[in-house]
Amino acid sequence: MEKINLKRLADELHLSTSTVSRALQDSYQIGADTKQRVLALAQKLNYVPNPHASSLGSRKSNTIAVVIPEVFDSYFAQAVNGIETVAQAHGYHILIYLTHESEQQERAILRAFQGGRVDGVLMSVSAETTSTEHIAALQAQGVPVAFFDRAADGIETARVTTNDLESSCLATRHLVECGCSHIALLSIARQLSIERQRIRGYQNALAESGQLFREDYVVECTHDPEENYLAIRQLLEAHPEIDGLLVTVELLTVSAYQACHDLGRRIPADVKVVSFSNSRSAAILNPALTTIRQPAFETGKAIATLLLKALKNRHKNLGTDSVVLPSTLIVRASTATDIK
Amino acid sequence: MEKINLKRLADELHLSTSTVSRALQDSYQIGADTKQRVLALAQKLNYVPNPHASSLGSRKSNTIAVVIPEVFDSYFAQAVNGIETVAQAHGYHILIYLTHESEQQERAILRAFQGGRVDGVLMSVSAETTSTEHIAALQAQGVPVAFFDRAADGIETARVTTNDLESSCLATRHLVECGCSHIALLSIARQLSIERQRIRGYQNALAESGQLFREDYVVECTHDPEENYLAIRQLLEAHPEIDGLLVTVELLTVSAYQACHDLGRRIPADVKVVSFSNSRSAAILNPALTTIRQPAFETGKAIATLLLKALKNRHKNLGTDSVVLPSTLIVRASTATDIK
DNA sequence: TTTCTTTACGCAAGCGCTTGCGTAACTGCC
DNA sequence: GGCAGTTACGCAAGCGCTTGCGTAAAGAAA
Repeated sequence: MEKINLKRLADELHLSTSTVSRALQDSYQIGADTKQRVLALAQKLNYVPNPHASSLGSRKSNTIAVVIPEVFDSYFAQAVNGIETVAQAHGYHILIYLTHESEQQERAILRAFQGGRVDGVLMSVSAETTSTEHIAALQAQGVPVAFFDRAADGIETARVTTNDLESSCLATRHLVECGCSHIALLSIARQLSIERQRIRGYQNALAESGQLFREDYVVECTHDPEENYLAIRQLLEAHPEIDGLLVTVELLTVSAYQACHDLGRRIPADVKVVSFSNSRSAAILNPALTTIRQPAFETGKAIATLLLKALKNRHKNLGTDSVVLPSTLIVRASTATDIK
Repeated sequence: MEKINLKRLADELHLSTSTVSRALQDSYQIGADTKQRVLALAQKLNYVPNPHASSLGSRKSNTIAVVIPEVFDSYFAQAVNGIETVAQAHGYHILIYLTHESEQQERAILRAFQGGRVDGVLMSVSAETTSTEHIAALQAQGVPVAFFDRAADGIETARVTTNDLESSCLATRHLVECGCSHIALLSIARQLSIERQRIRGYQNALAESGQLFREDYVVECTHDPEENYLAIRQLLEAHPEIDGLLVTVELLTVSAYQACHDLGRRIPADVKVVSFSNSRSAAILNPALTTIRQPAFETGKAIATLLLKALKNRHKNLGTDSVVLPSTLIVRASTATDIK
């Protein structure tokens, strides 16, 4: 079974390759009946074009890169799902890269895109990332980069995020309303813009209710569950007065629950917990977890749509729109006040 | 900033493009000092090769495709993580595709690979998939396809799976030992080889303990949580005698828990539950869930290693090795017998 | 009939890199 | 000093597709 290519089709039909190529692209320059013949033969011979050749010729890869920190988190899983949905609908392919929260890896990954591998990049910056020149460099090469969820501050481009500040504020207020007077916050990577927003929301709500913000109530975690468990445990041991926990990252939920459990701090009787989380199992946790659910799937769809729209109109720069999709607070047992 | 390419480098160094190309590939045909000069200039000019051109010329894309049903499931998320780890280490890129359990989409996706987009494919077949000619067709084109987790029966190729039969048997036996005498099984897509294995393991364990297999104790679920909830609820309502549940798919856990809860069937007092699951939150569910944890990350690493090794030795066909990694039963409160 | 469009297609030059082969220059050998 | 054997590099033909431009044929306008 020899590989069949454009030339083969052209020969068989006594046409030139350019005509066949245009016919397959449904070009206006080709007659309707010719198109039919080409299509028919292509189908019959099961012709599949070589994407590298087309990419090289057209300098368009029909491929986008998705660069994310991790894929464990159900947020990113759902976001990727959203991205894939629109990409597939538009005939785009998705290259996926994990930075594992490492700035160095992020740089290496983005650098490779300068060769033209992808038409555009969708990313959520790593927790470590502090500088942004690698992103700017890519933009300078004409490769559009858009952010979702975790955006880099210095970069002007489209982004879709959620209302982190308000959500966090809302969540904290909820804890206050549930009677918490000593609320701690569990974070990762405080330099992350979204984390800063969440912390600010937390601060605002505290201020609002006359509680004061304590730096030692903010714990910066890592990505190692063991370490996090210990850090949270230390926090709770050092501060027996803590009666509320705002968990800004889904990843930390398990560690937080376990630390509370192991220390005999009952949820919600002793400590009430709210967590940013997109996990479906929040509802069946022990106790069911009050969450801030982010529109992960929609975020993925939105950012992909933005990028692909920009890619359609050759260099209609994807602008600098900042879409904000709302998160929702879902109250469950972990913040219940009618303690049984 | 004009694009810099091989020719540019060559001109600048007064070399031919072939020499520069070979120098960058660290070919034995090029002198050490020349290599140095080339490397130095490449670095200085921030040269990034055009991957489409190399792929076209060398008919190697350094890219593999990962085709999976979903990404919601933490199993697949972790498996992708494993794949990515070894791919990145070998300089390979990963294209990701979701079939959403649709055979038709799976066919369309695989078909596109016939053009040479990828050097190899790692897949877990969709739940719908019954025929396999689309996979065979790809193999016929010389594109290696390897399976992980969900393999297609008719295809001869490398695969890495887990010991589904034994695990399932073990889990069922565990339920029996915990006193269950009416154990139901929740499945999806019974034609899936792994599901068949799991059902057989269940049957074996039942037979072993003298319990009889009842077809009406096997519920085939879908991917819609609502539907599944209802189906499970119906099962439990129709069969109040059911005192054990073997959940073969992580996705169904939440629905199962909710159905039990809403019907007032206490876990583990009334119904004991074991689930195939890789979710970290299993430990903090209400009650903590006894799980069969699959080596997802390792599976991803293993299958990727197998494929990449085959890709190195140009057409040293990746053989038909069938690696089986063991799953482990983790007993937790959902099968506890000392009911409080 | 002549001229101007329009329509439908072919020519050929790439796109940027790879690679088989050819060949100078240099080495070591008898 | 002649010869085979390296070593280091260049030539040029692709890889398979895209696309700007040119043009014959056919129809419309004058």
